[in-house]
Amino acid sequence: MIATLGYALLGLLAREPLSGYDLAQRLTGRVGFFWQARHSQVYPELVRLEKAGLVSHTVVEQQDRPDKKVYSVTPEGFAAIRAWVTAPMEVSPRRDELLLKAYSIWLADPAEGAALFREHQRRHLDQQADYERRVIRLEGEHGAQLQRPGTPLFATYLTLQRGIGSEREYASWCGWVAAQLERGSGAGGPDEEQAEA
Amino acid sequence: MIATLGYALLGLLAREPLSGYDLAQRLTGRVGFFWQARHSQVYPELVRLEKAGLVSHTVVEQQDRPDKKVYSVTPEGFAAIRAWVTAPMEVSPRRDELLLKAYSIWLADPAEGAALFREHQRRHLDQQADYERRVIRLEGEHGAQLQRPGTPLFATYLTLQRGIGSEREYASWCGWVAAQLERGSGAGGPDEEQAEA
DNA sequence: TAAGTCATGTAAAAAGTTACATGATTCT
DNA sequence: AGAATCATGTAACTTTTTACATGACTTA
Repeated sequence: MIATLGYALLGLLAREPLSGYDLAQRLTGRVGFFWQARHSQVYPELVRLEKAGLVSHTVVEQQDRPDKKVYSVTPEGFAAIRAWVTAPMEVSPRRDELLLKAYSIWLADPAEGAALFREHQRRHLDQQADYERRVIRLEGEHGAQLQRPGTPLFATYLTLQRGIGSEREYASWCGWVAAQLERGSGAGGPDEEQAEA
Repeated sequence: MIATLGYALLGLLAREPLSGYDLAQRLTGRVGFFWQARHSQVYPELVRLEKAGLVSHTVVEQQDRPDKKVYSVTPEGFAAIRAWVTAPMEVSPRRDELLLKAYSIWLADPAEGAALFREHQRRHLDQQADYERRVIRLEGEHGAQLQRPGTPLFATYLTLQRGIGSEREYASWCGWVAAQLERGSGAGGPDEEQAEA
């Protein structure tokens, strides 16, 4: 049985052949928004995938830097990821420590709590802005291609839009929580305008 | 060092004394939205917390059903969770398999992809409706108390609002993705109204 | 010369899931 | 009679994180 991490690697390799090092970089950067892995997880997983015949590698010799193993997806690998992509699945569970803290925020000093949530609001706004810049760049460089479902850029575009949306929502909630803690009262959910009590 | 699961248990026990069984139920239900655990994780963690002096238990004998150990938070436990709640922390990483699938959706048949996202849109709308019902019930049963930061209900209210917001956003994105895949073209992000091409 | 990047691995520990194990009572 | 609930644990396994390990080349 092939684990989710395996499909993450196949998904990256289906776009372009990469080394384990490259894969680990992406899984701690770009696609790290929805799936992460360290190199210590990537290298053994590549061995498993290769044993299963889903990827294969060639050694690329380099003069100025260490040689590397560049992995590609085999026809069987493509079949495997295609089957996985549309297969029914359960909603992924969330593990969000800030929400866990929110659940116990009643125990803390409201001002200190507000500071924590203001800080996280800022971070999510920054992240949102970052995704927005990436979308604008993508739209500038490849315009129409982003609407074509058969291209990798279309898929990248989808995930970036989700990034923007979820960071916006998260930041908005953080701001609302902070406001509640700061004034100690107020009405309405995080999406409504907050009227002074 | 005390793990996040430990604070999850302390957060639940700070509201009311509970058995391991009760804690496991909450961590696969109510608070399962942001943190989950099975009973096999809960029981050993309670032992660790008790050894650390953060919780203590009394055996409650019952006639009609098995005896149980009811745990409560000690003064040291309250100090620990209070310190944790407002302590600076990193943004929790997400592991979302549907987003991972979205990243590789370009490999699949658009119609099959659309079906998957319609299905998940439905699930998130259902979940949103469920949270909304809970908020309405909460507002009905305890009105003004929900605005008082020192009460557990205030904290519950915060997390439910986040539940509503994030499910709404998730459902909206799923619908937008499905629409993109269904018509194979279109413009604008998930929040704009989609004009027919 | 020291720190950072490129590159690939292994080992140990922690966190989490699934399965095993038991037993009384209550509901269908 | 069989399934579900209450109740507590352990064992095995999988997944993920942190640390150990090495070495060449490049940049500050």
